[in-house]
Amino acid sequence: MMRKITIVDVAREAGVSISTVSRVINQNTPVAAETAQRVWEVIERLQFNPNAAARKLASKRTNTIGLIVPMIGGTFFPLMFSGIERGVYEGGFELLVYVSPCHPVPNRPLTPPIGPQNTDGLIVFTEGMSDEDLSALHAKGFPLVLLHRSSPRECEIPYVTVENRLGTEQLIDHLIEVHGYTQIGFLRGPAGNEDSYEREQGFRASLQKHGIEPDETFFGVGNFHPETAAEAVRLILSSGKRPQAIFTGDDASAAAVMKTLIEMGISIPDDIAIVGFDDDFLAPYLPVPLTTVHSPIEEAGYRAARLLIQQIRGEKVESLVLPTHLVIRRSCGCIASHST
Amino acid sequence: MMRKITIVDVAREAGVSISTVSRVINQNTPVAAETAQRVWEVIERLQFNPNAAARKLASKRTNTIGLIVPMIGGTFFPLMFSGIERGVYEGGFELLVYVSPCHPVPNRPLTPPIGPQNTDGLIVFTEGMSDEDLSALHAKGFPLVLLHRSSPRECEIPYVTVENRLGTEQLIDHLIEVHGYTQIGFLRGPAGNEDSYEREQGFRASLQKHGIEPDETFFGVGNFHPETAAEAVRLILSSGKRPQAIFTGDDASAAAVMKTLIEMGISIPDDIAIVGFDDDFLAPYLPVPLTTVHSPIEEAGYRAARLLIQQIRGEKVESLVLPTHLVIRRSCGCIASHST
DNA sequence: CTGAAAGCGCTTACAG
DNA sequence: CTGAAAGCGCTTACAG
Repeated sequence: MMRKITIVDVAREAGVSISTVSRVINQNTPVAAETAQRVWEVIERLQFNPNAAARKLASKRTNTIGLIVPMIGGTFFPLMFSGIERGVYEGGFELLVYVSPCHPVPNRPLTPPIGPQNTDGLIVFTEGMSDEDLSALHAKGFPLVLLHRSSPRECEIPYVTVENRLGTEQLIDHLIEVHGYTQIGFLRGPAGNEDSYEREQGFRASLQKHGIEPDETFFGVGNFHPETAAEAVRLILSSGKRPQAIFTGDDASAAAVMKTLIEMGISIPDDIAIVGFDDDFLAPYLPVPLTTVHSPIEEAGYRAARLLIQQIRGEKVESLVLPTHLVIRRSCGCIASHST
Repeated sequence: MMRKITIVDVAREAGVSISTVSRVINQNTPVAAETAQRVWEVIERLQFNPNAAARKLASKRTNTIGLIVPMIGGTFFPLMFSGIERGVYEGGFELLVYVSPCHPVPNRPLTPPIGPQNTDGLIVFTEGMSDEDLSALHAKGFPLVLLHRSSPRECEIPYVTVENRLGTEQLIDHLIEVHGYTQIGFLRGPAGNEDSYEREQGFRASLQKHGIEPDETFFGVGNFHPETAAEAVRLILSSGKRPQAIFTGDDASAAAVMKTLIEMGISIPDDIAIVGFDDDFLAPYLPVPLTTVHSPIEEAGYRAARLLIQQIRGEKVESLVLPTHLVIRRSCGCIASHST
């Protein structure tokens, strides 16, 4: 690696002080047009890249946003990620990502790899960080935005979520009002998962609105995990009672549930209708195209980044609940003319 | 934000010099056990977090690895990502991610957001960076690892790829030898995509080995993009000739192709067999469980991170081509007893 | 509009 | 084993 070009080299070549070079780069102080011109030329010619660490140290801003996500699979990760990236780079920031392990990892340093020491603020996705850690950071005045999770009770951290409750309610309304189903199964997500809790609220609201008593036999635990969801459905069916429709929790689980039912010789949607949540890109391609709720994943990521940057800039921000909408395909029993 | 605790605070409280505190943290110079003990206690009590920028500036190492990926969807992103993360944090590094835009973005600074100015080395995924940029960085002695892409001709950059050629050859061998197919379709990926090129080589090798002349009518362009793949298959069928089997390029495309064929009333695998590549988590859940080639996505990411860290440490490294293997389910015509 | 100088918070020879 | 001091490459009041 050849010797790095520094601001001193640029200053010397351009015949100005390093202060001036700095001002040209940062464009935060007026500089004579011709001086600036000359400096830019030298920068180009020398291929000068300001040292990021030095800038951060001197300016006391890291210009970096941290993202904490728990180790998840799932197909919506890339979408969420690209939304966040879009917001981060649009604002001129860098992005530091930390995937928090599900299980404790040996030799991991006490300090989490991202925090105030190397970022100006953090986007925390779902269960990526504990309530206590969040509250502690927030108490220090460190900018934070929660994604797909609302604020811990003790404090008020801005968040971006989607309309889980209403979306699910509309979905179940459709099953009841259009198809006349009254026996509807519901698979919960992981314990404590907020998306799942809200979806269940929407589910129950719809039933109640239509005077339908929820049947506890038809509740299962899918954990937003395909295999687990399939197992939960097998368990429900082993009760001897058969629901007319099942809300699987999310789309990936719907895929596994469909497979299991089909293997059991149960026809979808004739014997049992299946619905999901997310409108994953694979939803149209399942054995029976999936009726589901569209969730604005990319948009949510983008908005989270913007909200965080506004906070870093000292602006006041409001939490956001983004709208969702029903996407009708065939797995609910509708005959959609085309199904994308 | 309250005043940050610095190394000076720790030194004062512990009654030592900042040099000693630094040594305790970095554990790179012997320190008396009791001194170290005392310093650690103060660090804990004060919740001291060393400023990352200052460390980087003083040590001239960023302790950060950069990852460049083009804007992609696809389900294997999370897997690849978690493998990379695993390698990066295991080595005690941070990870800076940059998603390079498909289309030019306005207001983007000339300097790419990650490079020698803020990382010790880069993992470059497929088309994330141009050959010229790669060569230029490599010429400067900057550590680089390519992921799912081999080195530009001009230089020798270490890479991690998977056995696309052999994997595809075994897959096609299976179609020919077990099922007796001779009319086999092939969907190409994006122009210039190396994975696709190698898969085509494997495809042609298998045909040749069995004395089968490839039929150009049966080649199409799927671009590893579900809709495009489905369209390509429609085009092939509109020729009037019908292949006995189709290799769709990847699993996501297989999903879309299946959907299209089923809508056309074509039965899988009886009328046309469908096979893919990747062994995506959704492969077992398609309308007909997919026969495909398993690609070690997570492992490849992990290995890329390790290879890069070895380079940064000045060790000699070898490129890696990871093995793939055939996964037989039902879409090829086999009756698998169980299909996960 | 521009420069000289202090300072950001660490690491690391150097000396002891 | 430990400390005093230089220095990493920038930014930013301060002065002119």
